[in-house]
Amino acid sequence: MSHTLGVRQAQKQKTRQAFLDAALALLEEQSLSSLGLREVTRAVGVAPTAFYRHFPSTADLGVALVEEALGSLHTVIAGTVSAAGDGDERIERTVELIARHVREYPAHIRFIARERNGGVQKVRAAIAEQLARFTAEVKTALAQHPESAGWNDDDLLMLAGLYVDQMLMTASNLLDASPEEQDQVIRAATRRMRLISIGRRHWLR
Amino acid sequence: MSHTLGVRQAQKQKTRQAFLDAALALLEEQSLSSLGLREVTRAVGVAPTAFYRHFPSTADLGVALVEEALGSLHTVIAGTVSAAGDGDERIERTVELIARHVREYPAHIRFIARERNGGVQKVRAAIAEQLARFTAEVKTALAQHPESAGWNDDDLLMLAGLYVDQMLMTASNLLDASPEEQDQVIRAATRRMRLISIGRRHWLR
DNA sequence: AATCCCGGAGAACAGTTGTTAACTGCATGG
DNA sequence: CCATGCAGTTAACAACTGTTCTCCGGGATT
Repeated sequence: MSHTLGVRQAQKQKTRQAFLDAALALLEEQSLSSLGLREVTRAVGVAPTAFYRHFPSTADLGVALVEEALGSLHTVIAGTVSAAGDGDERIERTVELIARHVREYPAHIRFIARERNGGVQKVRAAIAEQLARFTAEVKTALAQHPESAGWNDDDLLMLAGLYVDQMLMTASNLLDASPEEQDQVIRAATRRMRLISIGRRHWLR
Repeated sequence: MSHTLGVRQAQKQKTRQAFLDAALALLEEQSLSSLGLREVTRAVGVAPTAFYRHFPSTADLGVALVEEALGSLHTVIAGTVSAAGDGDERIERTVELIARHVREYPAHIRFIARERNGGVQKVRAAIAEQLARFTAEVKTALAQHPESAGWNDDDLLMLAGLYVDQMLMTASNLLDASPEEQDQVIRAATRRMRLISIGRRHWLR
């Protein structure tokens, strides 16, 4: 099934990845709408025109980055949310998972948080779509919990969205926090989710 | 107390305001980090060098925009949160206030949401500071409520932050929503805040 | 072995950018 | 009423931008 793709295509994918990496690094201190094509090619060490062999524009580079940053994450979080354990345990595990992910891929998080409301429409749309899929998956995971008995679809979706937004904000806050502040951020995020979880238990009248 | 300031300074403030307005308009479809000095002066209809008479750089223009967008808002929301009425009523009034503000100053909201995680450090810091002050004010307003009896400061601050973030996200969602989607956004936001409010009531063990 | 395909290089294009210096006109304060 | 201060102008600078066209070399295909 998986062809060992030729030297040619392998090299192409390699430089393509180099573009993605270089762009991600440059985007740590600026937004996508100010990222120049030449700037990226310079960082990769390649001629400006080579860029067009891979992306029509920097906006499409951005869309590719969205895939890279969020595409692989789906199963991970959904799995955590649906894992066994009581509420508090699940919350702590989720927050810890977020913290680890931030430590491992800080540039990805920064990029998503920044461009979610950024100036490039195409990228905003791509992020919104991924987060919507994300929310839907969290919703079906939440639906498995016994606490969700009697909940209608709309309310479940609302809760899932609340959780997803909370996760993203926590991740973003961790990025901006100094090492000694991080514990405080984690504790605050945990308390937030705990409060939401309490609200969830008493939602049905 | 209020001097009728001379023709000179009046004209200066007038063009300064023109800079702010033009920049805000341009920032609807791009981020501050890509906003050019010449771009702004062109929009105002003034020579590029005139810019320096008012701001050292576009980043400082951004900081001034933060003041304009968030500076006046303090008393408004705090007043709403501390207003009388039961929980649900207060929530609906708050959401409605947000919706009206978005309708009235959409560009301001867009700017804040975009640059909160944007690529310009100075502006991010300015927004963070304003939102922190904001959160503190909401906290003292929440402290007045009878439901807050027995709450410690940390938890109150946590709740206030949750509310503030929720308000900003709601405002941002309203911006991206088409006219016919807006009611749905408002209802979803209301349910979110209701759930948080329920969690609040059952927070103390 | 001869051919095609295609990722990348090179050069050139018209515009744009931020910043400098030296100027002009006019409201202002003595 | 005159001298000063200062918002805004003009001109010029080197550096940078995205995009086009032409070319090259070597893996892929037959």
